[in-house]
Amino acid sequence: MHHYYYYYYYYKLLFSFLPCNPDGESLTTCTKASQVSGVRVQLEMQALWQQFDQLGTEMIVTKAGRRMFPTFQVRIAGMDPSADYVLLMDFIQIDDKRYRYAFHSSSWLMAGQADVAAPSRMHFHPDSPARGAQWMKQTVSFDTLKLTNNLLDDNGHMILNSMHRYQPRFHVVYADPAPNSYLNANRNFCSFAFPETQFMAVTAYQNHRITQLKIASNPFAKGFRTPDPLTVWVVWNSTVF
Amino acid sequence: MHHYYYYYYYYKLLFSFLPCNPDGESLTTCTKASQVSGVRVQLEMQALWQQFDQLGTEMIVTKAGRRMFPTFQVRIAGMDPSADYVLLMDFIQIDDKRYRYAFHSSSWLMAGQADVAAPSRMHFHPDSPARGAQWMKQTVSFDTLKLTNNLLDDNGHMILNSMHRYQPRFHVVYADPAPNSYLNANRNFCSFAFPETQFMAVTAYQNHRITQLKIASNPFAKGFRTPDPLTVWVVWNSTVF
DNA sequence: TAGTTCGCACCTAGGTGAAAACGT
DNA sequence: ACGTTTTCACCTAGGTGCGAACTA
Repeated sequence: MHHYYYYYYYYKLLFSFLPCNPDGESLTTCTKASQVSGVRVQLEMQALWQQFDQLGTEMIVTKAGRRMFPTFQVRIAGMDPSADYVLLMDFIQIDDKRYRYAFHSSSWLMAGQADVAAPSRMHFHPDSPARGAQWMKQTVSFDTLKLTNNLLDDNGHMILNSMHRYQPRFHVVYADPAPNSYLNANRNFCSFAFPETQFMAVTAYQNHRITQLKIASNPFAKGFRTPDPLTVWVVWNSTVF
Repeated sequence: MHHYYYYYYYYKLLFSFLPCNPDGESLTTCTKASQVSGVRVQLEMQALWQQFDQLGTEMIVTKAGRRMFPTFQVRIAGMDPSADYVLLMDFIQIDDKRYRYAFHSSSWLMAGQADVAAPSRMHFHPDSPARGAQWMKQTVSFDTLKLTNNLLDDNGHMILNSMHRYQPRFHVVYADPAPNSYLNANRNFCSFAFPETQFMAVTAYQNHRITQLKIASNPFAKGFRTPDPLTVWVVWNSTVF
């Protein structure tokens, strides 16, 4: 429990007004504090994200909570090295639709209006708050973030509706030490959304090509990889002799 | 990097003046701030610590860093639930002696004066700073703390001299939000030392009974346990038929 | 039927002491 | 001799998709 949690609901409200801007740039253009106005954010593993995005990324949600893969990771530049920042993520539903997967056409179809929205939460990066110098030193990874479909979750996981589409967002909040700093709250943050990180929440993979790409690229799924032809050839010949 | 790290060397100096008090009570009696004056700390797994202590606890130190076992864990009461605290540990050499183990008599013997003292460090609990309510909610565990004999360690591990005796200490620091709070530094903390957690730093276990107790009680050493007679009997009979 | 849950085999990642190799 | 370092088999702990069972 840190002081900045006081601002939880304040920032949550602020963020809710942001447009779902798909250009990966700062979502707002109003005057910003110098500590955040120059912040630049670059998505890591962008090529992998794009591979998934081309197939239509799916993310598993479970009752106990499931990690995202690919993991949301960013490189940050342009912070004030000596200022304190809080880094966090949230997820916004991209549209008010529910989807279903048509296996015969291997595509997603709209299937009516969205269910009641899941309780919206924010996920603070566990190193928050930390100085700009610390954040910029190396890649910032949200690998501990988990997705759940349990509306009553009390593990602090992100609650999403299965069969709905989401856009992850990333927020950089300057921890202003000034008294009554909440008055500057709308000047003290900047937000980023990378369109290639959009995904469909599912309880089981629908698109087989997504499953195969997960198996091929996630180290924890190595057990499901079929050995490549060269490996098969080597093993075959070495067991024969 | 948090603000309270500014006080690192200030508190390090303060702590260096504390006596090595073996009664597990607060080490100082001078007037304390209300946020720390009522703090009570109870050692977890005390029975296990005492078992080890009776044999003469040994802790492995390695170049890469080794965890302690038993882990230093405490339950805390009497904090101000809404005040912020920083929790940390350090290790003080119990005497200025170097030791060696006499296998024939299964006992430790003094073997001259202590080597040059290893660089003294403090280990902040990674959840610091946090509110009293958060710390008191559940056991506070220092399971990520590691011991090393590498004088040039740059992983933030605790540096100890092998074949020297140490007393772990636990410090509760009130994160005073007042300006110039360092002026109150000596009033804003309290310290605890549990004599049953004293140990000898070693690079390899000397006392075989310590080794056996580690194997019997540390889950990660289960691979070295000899199956107990009942299990042997059951397995024997179930494989025969 | 369409979607969710659960147990499972198979991984990654890393914490153990044993024992051999290495210093001094 | 005595103490340290390194490698290793064997664990714990927990992240994977699979497939059967379950639910409405």
